[in-house]
Amino acid sequence: MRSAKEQLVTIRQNVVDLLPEEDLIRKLERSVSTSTPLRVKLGLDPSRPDIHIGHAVVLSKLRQFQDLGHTVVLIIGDFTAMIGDPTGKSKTRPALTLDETRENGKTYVDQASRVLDMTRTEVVYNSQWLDQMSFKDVIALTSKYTVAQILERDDFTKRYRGGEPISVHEFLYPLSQAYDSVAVRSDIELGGTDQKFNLLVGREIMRAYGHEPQCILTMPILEGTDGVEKMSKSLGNYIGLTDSAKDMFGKTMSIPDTLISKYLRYACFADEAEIITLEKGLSDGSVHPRNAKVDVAKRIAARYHGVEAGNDAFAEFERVFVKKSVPDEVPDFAVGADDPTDIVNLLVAAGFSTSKGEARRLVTQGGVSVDGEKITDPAAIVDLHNPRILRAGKLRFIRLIRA
RNA sequence: GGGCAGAUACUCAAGUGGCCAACGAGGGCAGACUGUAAAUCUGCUGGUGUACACCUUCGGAGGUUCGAAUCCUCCUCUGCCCA
Repeated sequence: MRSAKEQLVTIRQNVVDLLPEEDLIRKLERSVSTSTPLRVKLGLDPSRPDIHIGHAVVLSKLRQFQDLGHTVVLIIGDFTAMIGDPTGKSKTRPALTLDETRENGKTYVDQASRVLDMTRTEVVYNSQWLDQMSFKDVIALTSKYTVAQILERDDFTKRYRGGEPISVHEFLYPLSQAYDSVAVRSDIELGGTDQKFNLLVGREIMRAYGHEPQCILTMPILEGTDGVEKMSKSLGNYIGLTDSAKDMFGKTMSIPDTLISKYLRYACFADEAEIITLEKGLSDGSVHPRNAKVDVAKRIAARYHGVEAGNDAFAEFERVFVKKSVPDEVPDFAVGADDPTDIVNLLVAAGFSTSKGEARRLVTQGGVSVDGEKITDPAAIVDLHNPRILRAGKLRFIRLIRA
């Protein structure tokens, strides 16, 4: 095992907050001298079924801890997800059932395993202890924290001032998350910067329960492919861990230039020297932003699908968007023998439009082509004696065949 | 418990009896320009019909009216003030 000082160098990489650092050094030294791995906690709320490379920023940091010999405690917040973390939200989240959150939780573990070393990972569900608590236990927990302390949290204050509703149960979220730390006896808890408050509550509560308080470590929140909002499934600006290499590549290519070095740093965990070289190249014009982006896109695809898949994704991208030809693989779509073959109905049937009006608009505005030939007449009939490639917009392709 | 204000399409937000499928902004989609970038410009953005048209929609349920998102009644939800 490497010395505490050496470990700290790795641990600090790409980190925003590491508090309190002296405590962590102490924990690391103890860990080295007793050969006991630290327990590194991450809680994931399975409120949505997919995780993306924004989550992977934190997961990658966990992986570094594992590579240093420590143990990751992955808490699937099947219970807390029912409350819904109010962090950063302006509205109360809709409640999910325990069944729904459990269902999502299963896929989380699978997805997290794409980054983590599962032999050094403990997976636990927080319903294991939270669902067992009596009302008496809950009151005991809530008595350890004050309303003023809770209201310190920025988004609560904002909502309160803005006259927006805050339900009492939302106050319980930080406390339940903190109690998780007690339950798993964590040495350090990780999270995005938006989790700083919740992580700190964990320290207080652990102390109140007579435990040594955890250290906290926060990672930056990665912006989504739109370059503005944080990456999230619901905003549609995410690169999913289960996305194909092709999608990862393509989505990365659509990020704004300003995000290139950020993605190299946080999505690829590249070396500092390399990042500096890239930033210098971009600012003095010796590196074309597009080439830099291609490189980052390849690396992201390769990180999850292997180098070969990354190169294939690049080749495919060149073919479709630079040479404007048809993708390698186009899904087939069978058109029934008696189904109408006018362009509008085909678009709706293929799922490219949700209504005929929308399909008509797509055609009229020149967004539709068949076998590369643009169609602008909404009444056009497509001859399906041979398979035809239907394209809508830049990205959507389908091969029409007669059933 | 009492008083006041509010609920409009994905979001914000106009509209206070017919001119409203509902101003505007954001978002989204498409096109031009490009590097599937950004910025910019253009068009579209409830459903069905090629169009005049019709159907469903303005928290919910009733009612008044030739006609309601707009008026009345009750209900649900939210915020503020007082207790």
